[in-house]
Amino acid sequence: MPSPSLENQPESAPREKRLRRDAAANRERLLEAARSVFAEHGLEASVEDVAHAAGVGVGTLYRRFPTKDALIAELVREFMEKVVTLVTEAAQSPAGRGLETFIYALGEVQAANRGCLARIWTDQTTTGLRDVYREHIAALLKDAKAHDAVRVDASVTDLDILFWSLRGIIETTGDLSRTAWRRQAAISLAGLRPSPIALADPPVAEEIIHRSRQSTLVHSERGS
Amino acid sequence: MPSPSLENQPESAPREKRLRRDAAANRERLLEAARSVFAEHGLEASVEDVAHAAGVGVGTLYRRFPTKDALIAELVREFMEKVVTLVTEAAQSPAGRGLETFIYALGEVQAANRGCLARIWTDQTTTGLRDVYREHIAALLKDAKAHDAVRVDASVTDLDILFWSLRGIIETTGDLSRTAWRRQAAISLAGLRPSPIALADPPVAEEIIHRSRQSTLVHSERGS
DNA sequence: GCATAAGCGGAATAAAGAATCCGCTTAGAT
DNA sequence: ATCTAAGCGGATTCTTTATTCCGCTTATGC
Repeated sequence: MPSPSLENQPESAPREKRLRRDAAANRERLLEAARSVFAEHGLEASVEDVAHAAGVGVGTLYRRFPTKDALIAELVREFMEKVVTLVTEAAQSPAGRGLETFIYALGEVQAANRGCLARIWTDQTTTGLRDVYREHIAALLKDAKAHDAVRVDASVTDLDILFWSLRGIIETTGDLSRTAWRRQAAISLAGLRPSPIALADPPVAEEIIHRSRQSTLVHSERGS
Repeated sequence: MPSPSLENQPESAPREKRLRRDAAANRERLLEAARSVFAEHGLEASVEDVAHAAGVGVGTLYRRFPTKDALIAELVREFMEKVVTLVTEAAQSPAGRGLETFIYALGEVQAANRGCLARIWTDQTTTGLRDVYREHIAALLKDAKAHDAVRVDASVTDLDILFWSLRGIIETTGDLSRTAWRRQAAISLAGLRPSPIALADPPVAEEIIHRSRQSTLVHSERGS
C-alpha cells in the first residue's frame, strides 16, 4: 500500500489526471455557484451568470465542463449520489420508521437542489444510481408495511409520485417555505397509513414510471 | 334593446372591434396549437413551431398576440376562467362532496393545460380570478369539514399545496398517465380525512402562498 | 529560483429564436 | 361585381446566449 503522502492516485478511480489545486477549487465553486444560480433563476440562467457567481470567467467554466448540459449533469449526478446515501442511511432507522425518515430527508435534498430537479428523472447518465435507489425504497416500503406503518395496498410507484409531487411544491414555493413540502409530506404519509377505506384510484404501473424517465422533462426559472 | 341580427356589439364587453371570421378562426387555432405544442415541448417551444402547428405564419400569430408572453398569458387566463367555472360547479355537488369533486376536476384541467401550468401562480393579470377561486375553495373546505369528510385541522393552504403537488406529477408524467395524479390525489384525500392522529407538520401560512405568487415561476420542456 | 504545462479571463463567433416589415390576398360591406 | 380594410406568410432584423479561441498568468516539480 502506498504511503498517504504519495497519493497521486487519490482513490480507486482517479477520474483523469489530478487537477491543479486552484483549478480543483474553482471546479467546486462553479458547482456551488451553479446550484445557487439555477435555484434562483432556473436552468435557463446563463452560463455567464454562473461563471461570474463563481468568480471566474466563462472560459474557466468551459475548460472544466464541455457544455452547459455537462455542468447540469454533474449537479444531477451529485444529487443522485446524495440520495443513494440518504436512502442507505434511512435503512438504519428504527424498525418501521425508515421510510418516513427518508421521505423527509429526500425533501431536504430536493429543496437544496431545486434548480436541477427538472433533469433528475430523465438524465440518462445516472440510471444506475436510480435503480439502486429504487431497490432501496422498495425495501423501506416493505419494512414499513411489515410494521404496520403503511397500508398494504401502497406500492413503490406511490412513492415515486409522492416525490414528484414534493418536487412540484418545492419548485413553486422556491426558498419561501420549508414548511410547504413538509406539510404535504405529512398529509401524504397520513394517507398512506393503514386504513379500512380503500383508495379511490389504483396505483400507477411500473412501466409508466420507467417510460416517464425517458420522455418528460421540466425546466425551472425564477422571476425577480 | 337592439335586434339580435344587429349584434355589432357581440356581448357586454366587445373586446376591441370584431375580428374577421377567418381571423377569429385562426386565433382559436393558434391558442389550441399553443396548448398542444407547449404541452409537448414546454414553454420554450418556438413561436414558429406554434404558428406552424396552427397552420399559419408567424406574422399572423404576432398580429393577434403582441408577444409570445401575451399568448401564454391568454392561455393562463382561459385556464383560470375554466377553474373558476369548475369550482363554482363543484359547489353544486351533494353536501360534503364538493371538495373532492373539484380536486379531480382541477386535475383534469391541469393535465389538459400542462404546458402553461408553470405560469399560473405568478401571472399578475389573473389575480382577480385567483382570488375568486380561493374564496370558493375555502367554502368547499368548510362544507367538507361540516360533513365530517375532512379533518378539522386542514387549512386552505393545504389545498394550495395539494394543487401544486399535482402539478408536479402532471408535469413529470406528461401525457403518459392520467392515473398518476389521481392516485396521489386519492392518497392526499385519505390523509385529509378526519383522524385522531395529528399531522406532523403545521399548515403553511397564508402569507407564504401570496408571496409565492409574486416570485417563483417554472417553465416546462419536453424531450424526444 | 526556473521552466512549463495547466489554468485563466474575456473578446469574438455562431446559432437560435423573438419580433418586425412589407408586398400580396381576401372577407364582406355596398 | 367591386372596393378596401383587415389579414396573411415568411424573409429579415435584432437579441440573447452557448461555445471557441488565444494571449497572458501561475501552480508545481525539479
